[in-house]
This record gives sequence, C-alpha cells and structure tokens, in this order.
Amino acid sequence: MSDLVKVTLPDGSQKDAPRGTTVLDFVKTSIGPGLAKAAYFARLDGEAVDLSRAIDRDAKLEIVTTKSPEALEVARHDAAHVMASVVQKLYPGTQVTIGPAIEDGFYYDFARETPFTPEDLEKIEKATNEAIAADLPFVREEISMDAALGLFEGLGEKYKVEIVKDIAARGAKTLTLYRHGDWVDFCLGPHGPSTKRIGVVKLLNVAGAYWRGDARNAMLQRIYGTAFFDKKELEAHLAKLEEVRKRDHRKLGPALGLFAFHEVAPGAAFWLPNGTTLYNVLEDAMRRLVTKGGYQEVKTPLLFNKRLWEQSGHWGVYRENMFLVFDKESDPALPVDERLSMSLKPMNCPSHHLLYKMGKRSYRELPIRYFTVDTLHRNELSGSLGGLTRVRQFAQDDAHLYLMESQIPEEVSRIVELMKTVYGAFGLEFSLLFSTRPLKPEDRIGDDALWDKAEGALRAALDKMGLPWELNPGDGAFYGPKIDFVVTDSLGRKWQTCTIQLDYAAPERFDLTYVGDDNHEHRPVVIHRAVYGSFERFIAILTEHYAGVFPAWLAPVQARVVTVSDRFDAWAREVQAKLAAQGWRVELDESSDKLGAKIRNAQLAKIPFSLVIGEKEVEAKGVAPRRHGGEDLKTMSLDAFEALLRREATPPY
RNA sequence: GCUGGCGUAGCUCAGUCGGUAGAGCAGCUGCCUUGUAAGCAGCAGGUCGCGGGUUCGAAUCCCACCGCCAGCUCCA
Repeated sequence: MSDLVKVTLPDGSQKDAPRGTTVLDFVKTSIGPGLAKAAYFARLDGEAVDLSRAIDRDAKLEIVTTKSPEALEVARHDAAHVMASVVQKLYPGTQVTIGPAIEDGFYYDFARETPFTPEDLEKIEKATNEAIAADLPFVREEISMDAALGLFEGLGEKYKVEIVKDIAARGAKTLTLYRHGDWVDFCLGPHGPSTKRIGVVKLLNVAGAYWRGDARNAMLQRIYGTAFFDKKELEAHLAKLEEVRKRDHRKLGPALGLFAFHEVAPGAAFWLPNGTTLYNVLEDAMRRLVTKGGYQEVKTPLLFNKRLWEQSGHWGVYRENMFLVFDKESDPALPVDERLSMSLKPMNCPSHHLLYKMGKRSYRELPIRYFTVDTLHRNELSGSLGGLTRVRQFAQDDAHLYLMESQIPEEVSRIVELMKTVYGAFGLEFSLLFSTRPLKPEDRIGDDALWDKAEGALRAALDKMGLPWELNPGDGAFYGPKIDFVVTDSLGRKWQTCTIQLDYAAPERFDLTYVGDDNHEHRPVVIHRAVYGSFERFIAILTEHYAGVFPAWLAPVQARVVTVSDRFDAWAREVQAKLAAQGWRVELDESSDKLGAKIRNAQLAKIPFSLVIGEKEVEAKGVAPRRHGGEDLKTMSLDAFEALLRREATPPY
C-alpha cells in the first residue's frame, strides 16, 4: 500500500498527500493559507467531514468555507452545542436534549424545572459568547453504542440515553461524540474547527416545547438563538427582523383602519371601513375573473345537520375542528354531545356536492365550476390563533369543479393560469409543492387504490405543465392530494396560500354522477381550489408585502384632496365630488392644518395620491397630485388626473 | 389545550418602598389663511384586562379567569 493518497479537487486537478494527512493540513500545504483560514468543514467523496478528518484513501475533496450558507448552518449547530454547555454550567441539574440548526438560527431544548427568564437569556448569551472566545477545538470521537449508553447514563442524561437507545434500535454500531472542553454531546457532525470560528451568538427568545413534539410528553424549555460569522451580518439580520416587526399586519391593520380584534371574539376580525373596501375590491376582482373563466357563483347555508358531515367524512376526521351547535328540540335526556347535532360549516365542499346533486348532470355540462365566498368557521386551538393568519372565522375564494377524468390536465392548467394572473398582479413569485396522502391511514378517507389514482392524475397534470415543483409527502388533505402554491413576498418570506386538491373520495361518498355520451352514468372527479386562499390570510400577506402602501387599485382611499387654505375649499369639494361620482375613492381633508401637516397625514395614511389645491389649481380648474413617497406631478387638469387614475388605479383583472 | 412573557387614555409609553394615575401623539375648541412629512394656545379623555383576596389603604402583593405575544420535532 502506497503511503501517498491522490486528492481530487473540484476543478479536476489532483494532488498527492501523505496518507493520514488531515484535511486542514492538506489545504495549508497543498492549496494555500487563505483557503485554510476560510475553511469551515469539508466534503470527502461527498461526505461532510471535519477539517481534522484524516485523508486515508484516494478521494475527491471539496472545502466548504465561511462564505457558504452550509457553513453557517454548521456554525449555528456549533453554537447550539456551546450554548448547551454554558447552560449546564450556569444551571447545574439541567438536562440536555436536542439542539439543531434551523432556518436563520438554532435552538436547544432543555429539561429543567424552572423555566428560563429573559434575564437568564441575557446571562446565557453573554456566557456563550465568552465560551466562544475561549476558542476550544471541537474534537470528534467514535465509540461503541454500549460505551455511549454507559457514558450518558453516567452523566445522568436521561433524554440522551433515550435517544442513544433509539439510535441503537435503528441498527447503529457506533456513536459519534463531539467534545469541546470538558463538555460532550453526540452528533453526526460535522462541526467547525473550534468555538471561536462560530462568530457571534444572539439569543432571541425562550418558549416551551414538548419532548419529541408530543403534548403527552414532558414540556421542555427551548431557547432560540442565531449566530453569524460576522457581527455586521448579525446586525443586518436583526435589522431585517425589525423591518418584519414594523410591517406586521397586526400593527398596520388597526393603524390603517383595516381591521381590528376584540377579546369577545378571539380569532374573528372586525372589518373596519378601509379594510372592508380592500376586502371588497379583492372579492369583486376575483368574481369578475372567475365569471369570465366559466365559474358560476353560488351561496349555500352556513349551518348544517351533522348528517352532512357524516356523509362527507368530516364528522369522523374533522369534528374537533368544527363549531357544534345545540339543537333545542333534541331529547333533553340525551348526552350533550349528541344534542350538539348541528355545525357551522368549516368548508364549502359538502354543500357544493349537494348542489351538484340537485339535478341530473350530463357530460355536456362538465366541467361545472361552483364559486363561493361564504363565511367558514374552524375551531382552532386558542394558542394557535394569531392576527389574520390564524383565525377561527374566515372566507375563501373557494370553488369546486366537477369534471371528467379526461379533463383534469386541462382544468389544472387553467387554474394555474388563474394563479399566474392573480399573483402576477401583486408581484408575488410562487413555487409549487405537491402534497401526497397523509401518512397515517386514520387521517385520511378512501382506500389506497383511490389515492394512487388521484396522486397519479395530479402528478401527470403537473408534469404536463412543465413548471418546477417539489414533493411534500404526507401533507395532503384527508380527502385527496394537493398542489400548494407557496408565494414569496417582498421580504423573501414564504407563505402557503392557494391550493388545488384532487378528490376522488367525495364523488363516491355523495354518489355524484353524470350521464356520459354512452348514455351510462359515470363518476365525476372533484377539484377543490382557492386562489387567494382565505381573504383574511391573503390581506395579511398583502399588507406585509406592501408594508401597508397598497397600489392605487387596492388602496382603500385612492386620493385625498388637501387645500393650501380654506379659501380654496369650494373647488376642493367639487373635485372630491366629481371624482367620487366616477367611482374613485377620494376624500377631502377639511381640517385647519397647514398644508405640510395635511401632506404628512396623507403620507402616514399611505394614500397613493394627495391632490394639492391652491390658487393655481383653482384658476386652472385642476389639481396638483403628489404621489405617496413625494413625487410632485405638478398642476394638471382634473381630466388629466382622471386619466392617470384609469391607467394606474383600475383593477388589473 | 400546554409552557413562558405581557395587559395603565384611541396609539406609544412613564408610574419609586403599597399612600387615591402622568407625558407625547391622536381627539375637541379657538386663533392662524397657510404651497408639498408636524403652526400656536386651551380643553377633555382612565371601572389601571375582569373577578376575588391580603391591607387602614392595591395599578403595585396573592389567587383564579379572559385576551394578546412567542413557541409546541426543519427528528443525533
């Protein structure tokens, strides 16, 4: 056996090195000190390894530097280890569990009687950064499962023991340990070379989290934090969090008069005048669009006898999410549960199916597309409510399409076209997720053959469209697989909004049929789809996407007339009345404020146009529009301004 | 639901050791007659989330409840 190994670098070049050289030494001697300094971990024949790993065979070597997002992820995992070691030092008796890197940071779950306070967090953060500065190397070691069990039993770490046993049960023979200083944890790795390389750690918040995410298990204390190689990057990240906080629709909504909440109706919004306008603009635009697209708008009851939900399958799978209603004519001797025999609808689908069944359907009618904007109620856990994105009462731009199997690809691509039109209008990018059947059989209805068919048909439609998509196994609805649209807003945040769900189960359960050209009865397929998703959630997303500065077609107030002095009020009133008569949403500021203050107030209200009226404008029978943000459009005639509104404030669909 | 934090005027926030609640902005009323992000003055505004308890006395201490916020496997 030669005592040299051949190392192949990503550019294809090959270098010899003494067998057993560590990655870091190899880089130092054969590539250069610059790279050695920037290196964080490496890939040896694709396997992620520490820089201290010895190269013991011919191999491809790739160095991952601190410029790479993957290195940051490793560093955050390093940070989780260091924080855990610090916590155990500061709070003896605290047990460690798991602590992964997550998007934008890391967390670590601790088992401890007393929860951490915000003051504890400050203390831990300080000590963590000090421990990082101590620059202890991360040392890797492999030991047998038995030795590992002994080690963690000896340390009294019962959660770690449980995990070790699980890993052993999965057939592992050895366990990889990582130490820094006298602290040890097991971990697949890799880790960075030493603690100082992590950079800077910031702890963000503490929250409860169940062991293994199961509410039946013990509640652990989770500390969230983040780490960056460079302090400037951390500051930029914190600035972004601040920007997100400022755009929070829960702040902006009430401030702009869009919506509000009251404690007597948790999870249900009050729509204020401005918000109602915005809501209606979105709804009207969608109504025009789908009507052009061959949909028929319908309305169905809000309250149903439970027989409907038994037939649809909701009673079995979805009951705990429904608001049940008391039937006063039921037998008082019955248990309460049985007297709650009505329910507010959580979804529109079953009632649409009933509508479909109200007549004999021919293949010539298909696809039938029912569109509904009705109020839905879902009994979400109180702790999961928040703003407009997690509510108990909402409305969707919901539709159910009844079609022949052969029409699926065409219909799916028509829906995707709708999505493109709508999302394009807001400058929202989207990507597709394909979600397949729920993993546990009790969480779904319909047999496997039906699911195979439904998943196959959706997948075929997806492939035909040629848009890229990702698989999201197990996340389908209980009645069928779905395509989720994930939109990315102006801050780069991702939101799941609209869906396309394929349903073979409902036609069976409701015995839906149509008469084919062969004069025989056939089963249609049902597609569930929503474009905005829920109006509530969508308005929350738009509010944050635009930071409350809605484009003129959406803005609740499109223009505000502001006068230089009350001498010009007569013309100002005429301007307001004339524009309003044309259907534009225009208001008049008649306060005794000076112009500067009026402009400022209009800016704060995020109104697209301020129409300044002074001596010149009265003489010219015109207005001087100022855009939100400051652009002065100079005096123009009222007609010219109206033409501007027609160009910029007409709904794009 | 569970864990932790928070709840004082419409909004943002002070309120010391337990001693009967305060500012700025917004609002209202005047004055100012004003040219593109805050003119001046005065006035008014509070069951301190709700209910109990301790105390001579509670925004403040204790208990229960309600609501809001963060989180509740991105699986070594």
